[in-house]
Formats: sequence, C-alpha cells, structure tokens
Amino acid sequence: MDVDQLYEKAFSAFGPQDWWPAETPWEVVVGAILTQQTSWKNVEKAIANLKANGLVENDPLKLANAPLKTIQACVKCTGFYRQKAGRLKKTAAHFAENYARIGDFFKKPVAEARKELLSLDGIGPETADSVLLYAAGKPVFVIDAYTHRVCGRALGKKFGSYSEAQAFFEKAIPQDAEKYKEFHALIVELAKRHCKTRPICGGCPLEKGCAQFKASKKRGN
DNA sequence: ACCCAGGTGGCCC
DNA sequence: GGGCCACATGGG
Repeated sequence: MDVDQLYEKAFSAFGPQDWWPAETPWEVVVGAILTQQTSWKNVEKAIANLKANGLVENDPLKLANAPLKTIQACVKCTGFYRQKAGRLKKTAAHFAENYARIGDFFKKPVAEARKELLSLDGIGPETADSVLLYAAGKPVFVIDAYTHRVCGRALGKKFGSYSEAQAFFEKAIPQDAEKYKEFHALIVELAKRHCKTRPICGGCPLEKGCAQFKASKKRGN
C-alpha cells in the first residue's frame, strides 16, 4: 500500500475529520503546547479554564501578562503543568513583544517562521509544524508518534527520524495544506482505533479482515 | 497496579 | 546523531 492508497482508504473509512477546532490561530498555538503528551480531552478543559479567565483571545497579550499561578491552575489538568504554564507565558511574551498582531508572524516565510518557533522553549518539531499547518495554513506535514506507528504497519516503513518521515510525506503528497491537515488527522484517527503498542493484526489495519478495526467501529469511536 | 496520552529539553556517549 | 530521563495529571 502506498501513501495515496492509505489516504483514500482512511478517508473513505472515517470521512473528513474537521480537526483542530480552535476559534483563532493563537488558540491553535496554545492548544499545540498543551496537547503535548496529553489527550485532547484534557486540553479542551484547560482551554475552557483559560477562556473563563479571559486569557485566550486572538492575541497573546493576556497570557503574557497573566500571573503564572493562574495559568498553572488553568492548565493543571493537562499534566506537566508547571512546565506548560511557564512555556505558554514565555511564548505569549515572545509574540506580544515582537509583533503588533500575531497574524504578522503567520505571514512570514515558512522556513523563517519554523526556525523562530523552534527557538522557543517548549516548542519542538511537532509543535512547530502543527502551528505552521493548523494556525498559519502552511503546507507542512506534521509527524507524531502515531505517524511512525501507522506507517510502520500500513506502509511497511520505518523512519529513523522526524525529518526523514516528514521529507517522505512531503515528497509523496502534493504541497497542499488542506490535504496535509486532513491526512494527519486521519493518521491519528487510524492509530487510535487500533492496538496502541503492538503491531497490528499482521498487516494494514484497513483491510477487511482486521478484527480490531471492526471492534472499534462497533464501539463507535 | 499498571499503561498510555496529538512531546520537549537536558544530559550523556 | 541517538538513547535515556524527568516532567504530571487524568482515564482506561
């Protein structure tokens, strides 16, 4: 199975994912940091907490000026809360200090924006690329643990590094941000429906005989 | 009582 | 460049 087939199969099985629901691009940045090693469910709670305190609008100023303790309390439910609160505040301060509007940052050339994101504490390749794709709308393919897992199974691939995996997908798929968004979401969906840590039933999870796929459909998740 | 979650940075070799 | 570890809460 190649990359196109994987996409088509996953899309026809799951449909459009409408991923990363956020009211503003800045909210995507906040969510991207919070979701590290954490389920999205808890991130939703944390964002609701932040919003209840008026700390997330389409600009980082409020968060940059908020007391650390307040931010910590809001994001506690996402784990690593001392780290995340500090990193959120520092990231917000960076954008507040350097840009009149956060949108100015998203207009920068991808390479430049990516480098800048990676220079911030708490933003690594996946978080940076999530921001570039889902907040800035740049055609950057996001790699996560699921991508490595799913591709190991479905594509019979083993990527040695983040950049290697990213280069593979960006070469295999036309540079289309909407498609990249959908594809990444489908990969996550695909991975979630199957065994978490063990190789899947001997092959592609989307094949008809896949017992786990059937079971997950039955569960309705 | 485990295991896992839409990672990252520091330290070591 | 890769391998381990701390970071921490919430849910299965």
